[in-house]
Amino acid sequence: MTGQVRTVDGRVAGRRGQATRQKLLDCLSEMLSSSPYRDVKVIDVARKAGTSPATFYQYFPDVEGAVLEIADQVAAEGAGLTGTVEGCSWVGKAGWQTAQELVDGFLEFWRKNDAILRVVDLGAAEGDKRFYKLRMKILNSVNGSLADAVAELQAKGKVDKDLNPAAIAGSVVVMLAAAASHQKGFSSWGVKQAELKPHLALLVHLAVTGKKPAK
Amino acid sequence: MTGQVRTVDGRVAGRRGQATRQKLLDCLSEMLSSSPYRDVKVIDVARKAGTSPATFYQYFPDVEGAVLEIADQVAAEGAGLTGTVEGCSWVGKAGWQTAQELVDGFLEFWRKNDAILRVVDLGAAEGDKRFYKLRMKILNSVNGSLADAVAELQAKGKVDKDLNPAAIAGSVVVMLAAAASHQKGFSSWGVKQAELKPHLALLVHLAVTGKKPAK
DNA sequence: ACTTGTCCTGTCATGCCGTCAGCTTACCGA
DNA sequence: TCGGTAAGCTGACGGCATGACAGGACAAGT
Repeated sequence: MTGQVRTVDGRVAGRRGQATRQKLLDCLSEMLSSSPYRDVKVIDVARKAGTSPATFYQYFPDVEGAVLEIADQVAAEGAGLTGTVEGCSWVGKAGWQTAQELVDGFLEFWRKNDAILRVVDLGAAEGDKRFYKLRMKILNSVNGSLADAVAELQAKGKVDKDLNPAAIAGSVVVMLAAAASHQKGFSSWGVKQAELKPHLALLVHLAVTGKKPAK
Repeated sequence: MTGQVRTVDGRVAGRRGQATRQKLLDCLSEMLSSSPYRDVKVIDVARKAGTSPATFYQYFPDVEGAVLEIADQVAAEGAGLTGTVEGCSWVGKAGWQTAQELVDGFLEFWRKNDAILRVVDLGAAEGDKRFYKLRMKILNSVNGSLADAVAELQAKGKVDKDLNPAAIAGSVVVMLAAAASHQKGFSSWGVKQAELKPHLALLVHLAVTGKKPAK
């Protein structure tokens, strides 16, 4: 499926090589969590991995290239987020439950991968197509499921027909992503972490169904 | 109020100096729009401004310091966003109008300053307090006004009392900011620019009042 | 032991960073 | 008019990251 892992100069990487490569990715990942993206240097990553800069360049064209690799792994994991909403009901108490689970899953996923996700966000905002596609890949699953939910409610006549399900779903997804990456920001508005979740769930429910949830 | 503009080594900047300084800021601003933040080099900014790197370091400690300066100017401008919601009505047709104007103003402001704002976003997400405060400064005005609006509706008994106005307002503001900086992203969900605005306004109205707008 | 292909590193040219001393320019009072 | 003083700018330099290469170390099969 993913083809063989190759070095920059075209060799196929063996067992040992792949281990080194992965170690570099792990160290880069740690680095991104602990220092600003702008200040992450190849030499630091290599040192942390107990190897030399030259080795790094054997597996990745540059820092950005390695970041894309990590993001790819995260994106694959993120596709699993669909599970939290796919096929779930949005009516009655079940709807409130669904909204809560979505918020929970999303925030948890974002918290776990915040360092790499904010770099992806930046790259996408800067117009880099590779990051942009990756961001889509991560958000698409949830977005698609949400849009389906809205469309279904429309079919049942429970939601205004002239709304665009994708626009609603996209706005919701974007809100969740932003809220997740700026969770700290809320605390300075006097909003505690635990308090934020139900409010987000409420807004998600409102957006999808147009109605307040039945708790 | 702002005190005198000073160089890094403590001299007060005169007319000519301030002009150079501003030119460097302008060039940096342009640079941020045209190339990735990570790749913006002091030498490029200096060259673009027709001066030498040493001059840059006379006015700013580093690229980040200059970025903070630009962001400060943008933040001052952003404080004016309050005007689009402050004291506006959220009931009946006027409410729908208010929501639309808020979305319009916000998106326009973000579009105009997207380059610097995404850097501020990154810095804040990375936990840098200076960027974080700046981001607050920009969002606080709108956030405060929105929170006031929610609190007022609560007092009138039109909105659930046990909701935290700041949490609602914060979520809305964060959604708008994210939607604004990823406007392109929506087009690949099949959502056109013009289509996005009313949907965002709808969500804003839903969040603040808990009800669908009367159009 | 020998061969083969993978894997890593020492080294080097290049270019940016950040600082300093020192030069030029503008302002001001005598 | 003429220094004196402070502002404004730059050339040059040591230091460090980048990115490329060739060659040495290592594991596996014969």
